[in-house]
Amino acid sequence: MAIASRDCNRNGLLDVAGPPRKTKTPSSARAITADLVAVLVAVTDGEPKIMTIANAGALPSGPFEFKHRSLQSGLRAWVEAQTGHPLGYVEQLYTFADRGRTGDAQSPHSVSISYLGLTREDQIGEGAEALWSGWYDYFPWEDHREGPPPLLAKLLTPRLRAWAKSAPSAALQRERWQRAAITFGFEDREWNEELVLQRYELLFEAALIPEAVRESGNAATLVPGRPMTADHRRILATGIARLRAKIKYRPVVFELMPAEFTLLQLQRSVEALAGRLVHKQNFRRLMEQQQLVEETGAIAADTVGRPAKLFRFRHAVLAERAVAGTKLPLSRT
Amino acid sequence: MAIASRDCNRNGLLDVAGPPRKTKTPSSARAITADLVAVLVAVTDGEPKIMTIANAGALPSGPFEFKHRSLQSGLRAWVEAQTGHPLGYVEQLYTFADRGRTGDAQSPHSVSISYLGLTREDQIGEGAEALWSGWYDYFPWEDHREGPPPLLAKLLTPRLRAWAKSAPSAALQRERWQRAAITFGFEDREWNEELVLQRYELLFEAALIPEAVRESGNAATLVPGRPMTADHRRILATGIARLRAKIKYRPVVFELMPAEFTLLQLQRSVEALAGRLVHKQNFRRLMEQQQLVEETGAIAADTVGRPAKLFRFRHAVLAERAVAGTKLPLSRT
DNA sequence: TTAAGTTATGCTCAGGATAAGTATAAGCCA
DNA sequence: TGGCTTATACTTATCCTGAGCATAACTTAA
Repeated sequence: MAIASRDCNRNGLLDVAGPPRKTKTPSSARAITADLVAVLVAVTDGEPKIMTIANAGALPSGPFEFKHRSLQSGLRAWVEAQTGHPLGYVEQLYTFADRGRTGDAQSPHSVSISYLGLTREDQIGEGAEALWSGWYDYFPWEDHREGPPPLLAKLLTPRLRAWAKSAPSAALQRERWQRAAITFGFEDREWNEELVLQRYELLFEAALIPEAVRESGNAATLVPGRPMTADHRRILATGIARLRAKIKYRPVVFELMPAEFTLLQLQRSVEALAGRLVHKQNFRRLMEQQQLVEETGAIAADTVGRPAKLFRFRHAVLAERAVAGTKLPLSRT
Repeated sequence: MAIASRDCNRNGLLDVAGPPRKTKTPSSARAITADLVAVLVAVTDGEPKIMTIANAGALPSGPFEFKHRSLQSGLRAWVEAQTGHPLGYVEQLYTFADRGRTGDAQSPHSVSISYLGLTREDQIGEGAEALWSGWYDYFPWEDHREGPPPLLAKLLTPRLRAWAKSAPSAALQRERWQRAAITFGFEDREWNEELVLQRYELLFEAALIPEAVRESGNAATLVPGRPMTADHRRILATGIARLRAKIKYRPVVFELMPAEFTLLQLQRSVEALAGRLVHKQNFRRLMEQQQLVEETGAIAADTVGRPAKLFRFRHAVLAERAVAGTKLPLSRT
């Protein structure tokens, strides 16, 4: 059946010759299992939360069912039943299928399809074991809202430097350190909040993460941050990275907000996600000139300081234009 | 979007209570099959090509194998064997698992994991049925390098208008037309080259695409553009959209270029992908000020007009900095 | 009642990025 | 040599962005 050329031919990862999508599981060896993993995000009081299970040690996940029209609609239905709130925005994250990913060598024939979903924190369904956990519990080094967190300089930097030094050759040592410096913003490089996954993977590679060492690790050399089952923390990192990138060119923050909000609340939500502060006046200017929000006419009650106007998301923008950024010097002729 | 109700809860799409990733195929009903689909892109003489099989009617695809360490490395090995060229850049595209996706109702328990890969067109392995096809054969309306293609005004616009008009209510009619206008840039809106997938899906919904009507369609009302098996054209649209977005913030074009090239060749490649022209002088300024390229010292031979300097990609940039764009009014304090 | 603290909101300003165009250089070929 | 083509340098106007100042509108504690 497999006709691909050369030596990798014997097993043919991709079967060029055969007509596609007609392979009806020729051998049962090809039957695998799939499950879904969800990164469900909410922001409450300026803190980003994710839904967790297993005593905050895992993301909600479960076996794949073909009941629904699509994965997306299935996930949506499930979350709505769980939280009682409509799942505003759903987006596929990544499909993980690397061998040995789970640490469970015997059953590698599994695929995880992960999704990112945005909701609001509210009561979670009755008997559920689920709860909302702050996402910075899992990634303490990602919160730069009050400046670089102390553990960066105190713990991460020296340990990453030690890891770099432990490389066999001088060239490799430099390479490792440069990678660390770029992803973590050492040596007065800029902190790039989008590199969540790269940072996690670097720490993993440097064996500073419990998941990387499992049984064998001596906790003393590890880095703070709550671990998760299997590769769930990596999936979470993927989700955070995606969301941090997305809020910059798509109006998705609003999925995390109540119907009415002040501009400061909106700003705090953005800052919570991005893990860093934004310039207040400029943020407000951006919102207004892009016409993303409109005044409700009401005024926030119960506040310190001057009361703020309440705004709502202008859903119309979604219909009016396709929001997207460009960076090529396109010519308009 | 249809919102499924709560009754789906009975079977728990996601199994919150159970510990994750320990589901060892409780019932064989959960065993599914997976396959890979690859969107392999090359640019030759300023034309974007994709690798196809089945007489240009399908993307390379095949059953999933767990032989390799990861999906990615498996794909890479396969492509290198096929083309004789290293696969420069690989990125996961999307996992399709919607029911009824293939039109084959009997075996819906299949998942397709798709990848985007960038190479260069060269000899394809001997016995292979694979060949490179221009991607605008499949999406003629996407090529705006010589202005909006005539078929847009001549065919697409009237048929989409008819489709809009055929909606039951006036509100729906307006909504449909507005969607069409945004995605296709009607009524002096800007053409947004990134909306490849949205445009395809709109045409699909309007039943202007052969894949949407299958057996039942009368070709007269369809729209030009070569169809593909199953949902391969949708996957291709996903790939094109992703690539068009990516070239704007990541230096991936270089994966499609030979080792040495002139700035005009580079520009032509970008234009081929984006489907529109860029401003020559500004493009060149961008390349230089970002230090993405460096002169080789050599000069292009065999040219009309003044000979151009040859450049090469400065691979060092990848190590020096993490290229990424930001659009939030971040405060630097 | 007043001063101090807090948040909201309007406005300015400088520097940089962007889009576009002008001008000149350097090759080819008839 | 003149005309065609492409390469490359420079200029200009405009817009965007980051940053800061100033003032308004409240609350709270002295």
